[in-house]
Amino acid sequence: MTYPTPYDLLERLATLLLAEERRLGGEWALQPVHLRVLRFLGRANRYSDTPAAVAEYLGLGKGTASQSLILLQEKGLVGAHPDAKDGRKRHLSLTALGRKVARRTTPPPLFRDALDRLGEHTEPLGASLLALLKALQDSGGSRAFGVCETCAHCEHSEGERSFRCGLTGERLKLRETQLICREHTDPAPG
Amino acid sequence: MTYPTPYDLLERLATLLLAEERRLGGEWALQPVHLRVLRFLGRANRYSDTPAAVAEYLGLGKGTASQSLILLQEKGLVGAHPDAKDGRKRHLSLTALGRKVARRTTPPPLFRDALDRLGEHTEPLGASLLALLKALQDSGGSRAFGVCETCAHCEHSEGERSFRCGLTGERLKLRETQLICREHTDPAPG
DNA sequence: ATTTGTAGTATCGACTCGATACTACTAGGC
DNA sequence: GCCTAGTAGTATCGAGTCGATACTACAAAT
Repeated sequence: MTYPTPYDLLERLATLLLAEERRLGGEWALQPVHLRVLRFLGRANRYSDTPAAVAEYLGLGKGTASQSLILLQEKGLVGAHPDAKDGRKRHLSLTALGRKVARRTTPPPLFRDALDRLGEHTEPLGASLLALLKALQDSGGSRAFGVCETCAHCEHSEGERSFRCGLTGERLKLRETQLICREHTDPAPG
Repeated sequence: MTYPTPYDLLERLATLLLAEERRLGGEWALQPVHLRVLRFLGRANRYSDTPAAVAEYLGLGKGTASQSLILLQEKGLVGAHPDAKDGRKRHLSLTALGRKVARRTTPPPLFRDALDRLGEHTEPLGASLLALLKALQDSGGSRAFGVCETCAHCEHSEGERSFRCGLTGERLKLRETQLICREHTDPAPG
């Protein structure tokens, strides 16, 4: 076995990312988890922009997620409005300020620089990380939270300009198919 | 640009790792940061087994690190003894219980499984992560916290069985050269 | 000897987080 | 329709992180 192992490296990078998020978030008095919430909400589709989806994405209890979301709403970074059909649900969205903060904090400059300077390592890095993420999902862990476009339920209708989700039966705009969905299902291989 | 980007993947993996650490640590009423402290102390050499080094490694203030270390000592996972020469310093070590917890929690089973199942992706994953880590260090961020063995200051003495640190002038046992050092410096290329 | 710097602890306030309990609403029988 | 589960979300409490600040103890340099 070579030192350091891939797990060593992953853990170290996760620690450095967390430290960087803490440092960066401090400028707006935000915690690392707040930045991850903002980043998620900026890319979540209409089935995934709810407190429950935030909790699931971050691996937190719904109570914890609710509390952080209330704080983000009080700070004017996140807005909420009720669902038209289901009175229990609330849809969350980034305010203009929330989008600004999200844009300025992710990727953290340190990571952006390093990734830019990676050159020919960039492509294998993406490929190996994707393979690892898929392996983690296969290991029975979490949902995929993939982009709608790549989902088994995503149907590209005849008209070329229209998409449809086979799970909900609803129509989707092109832009929506590039957002994260909590119901994402990997297509069967082949 | 392909979706997801390497940064997206890295952030997602960091989130999943944190969630897994939280789940796993909960069995011993430990926080994610506690597991990372234990893991670090189990691999830190004599120059790096102090509260200050823990703080630096995790990107925390020394006060914060001190507090978590006190808790770990109260739980009997970490022991401490004063430095022989410098009355200010305290050296930390894992107790038998601490080693047991560290061994059972890292890598988290989910990640261990996924990494095992990675097959031919394992080698490029390690290589790309290492390249990214080095790029981050070059970007002016953190110390390397590399293994002593690979440090520019590490001198392999004539006797074949003896090592010496060029920075402190002290002798090191073979086993010690495989531990993490906060003073680690990458050798000049070439 | 005095100053300056380093190692570590103590304390406070804001916040996370899990656990629990609660309200409000939906959906599935019947 | 009506009751029963089940789901979405909030409220509250206690343990703990975390930064900031202030403090003690010791070391090193002048």
